[in-house]
Amino acid sequence: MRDLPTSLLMFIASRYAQNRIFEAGREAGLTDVTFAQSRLVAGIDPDGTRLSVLAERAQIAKQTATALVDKLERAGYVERVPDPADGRARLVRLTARAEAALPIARAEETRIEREWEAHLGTERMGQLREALVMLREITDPYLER
Amino acid sequence: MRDLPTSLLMFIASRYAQNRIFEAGREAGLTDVTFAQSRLVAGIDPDGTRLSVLAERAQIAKQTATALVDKLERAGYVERVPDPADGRARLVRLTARAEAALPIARAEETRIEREWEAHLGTERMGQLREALVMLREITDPYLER
DNA sequence: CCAATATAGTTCGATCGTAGGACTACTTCA
DNA sequence: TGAAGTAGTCCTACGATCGAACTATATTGG
Repeated sequence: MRDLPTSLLMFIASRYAQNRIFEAGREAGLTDVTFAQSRLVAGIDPDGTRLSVLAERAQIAKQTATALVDKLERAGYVERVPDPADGRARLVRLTARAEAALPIARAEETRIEREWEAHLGTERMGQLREALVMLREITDPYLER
Repeated sequence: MRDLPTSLLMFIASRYAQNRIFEAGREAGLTDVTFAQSRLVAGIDPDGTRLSVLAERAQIAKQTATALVDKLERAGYVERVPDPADGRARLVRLTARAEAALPIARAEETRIEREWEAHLGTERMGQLREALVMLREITDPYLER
């Protein structure tokens, strides 16, 4: 077995988790939400978030975010409301339907973390998280989140 | 700052590395290779690899792999040769042009690893790698690689 | 040996994700 | 108030993705 780059090892594990979460959603009936869409949804704050902020958080262009929100809106997961603070802007907000779906993803996330901790042991899992949090300081372009 | 899921922390760091490597390639003149294509290329063995194996390694459908190889072939990075062991199959092989480009990616990879180690310290970097390698045991569907 | 079945790869067609450029509406600031 | 900046959208184009159907070759049971 070759010595894989650290970043590739991270990619393997994170893709695994993404697939699991995605699959859990689908089994719960969320057949019409794609991965890119769910990544955008993950960036929506409780009180709604501007489209340009969502684009920034997901690291995609505004036009892409517009397209994704269009589809999410048509499927009934988000709505666009005027931003009272700025007439040009609109806030993207989760609908009740989306709020109902979120716990599914969170539960699967928790399940995965527990499995990982069981495999690594509490100490190693803690070290893993510590290192990843530190790494974020030099790899995340949007730390303000 | 919220407590992000471990898998998301991994995603952030691995995406950063991917972007860096991709950018390094582009600065070195590899303007015509996309990210999906390079992920496919990464799965090619020195003696050539069957398309279906590449698809499996990259976790994409055969049709997708066909399309990617088509583009890579047109750009002169890979070639298809008959598989002497099976008349139905063909081996996808790197061309000299691709072989010449590989060191660029590897060098950037090495640079990133060094930066991470400098930020985390040798011990924590070692712990990070150890945990990730262990995690691979339960998250990588293609460990035989 | 051959017919049935399986496998490797391709083609077709559809959909999603992505972004550059140009545009409209609104805001900010000198 | 007018010029410059910003939020979001529309148009257009292309890459990635895959289900379904197809061709060519291989394998296998009788």
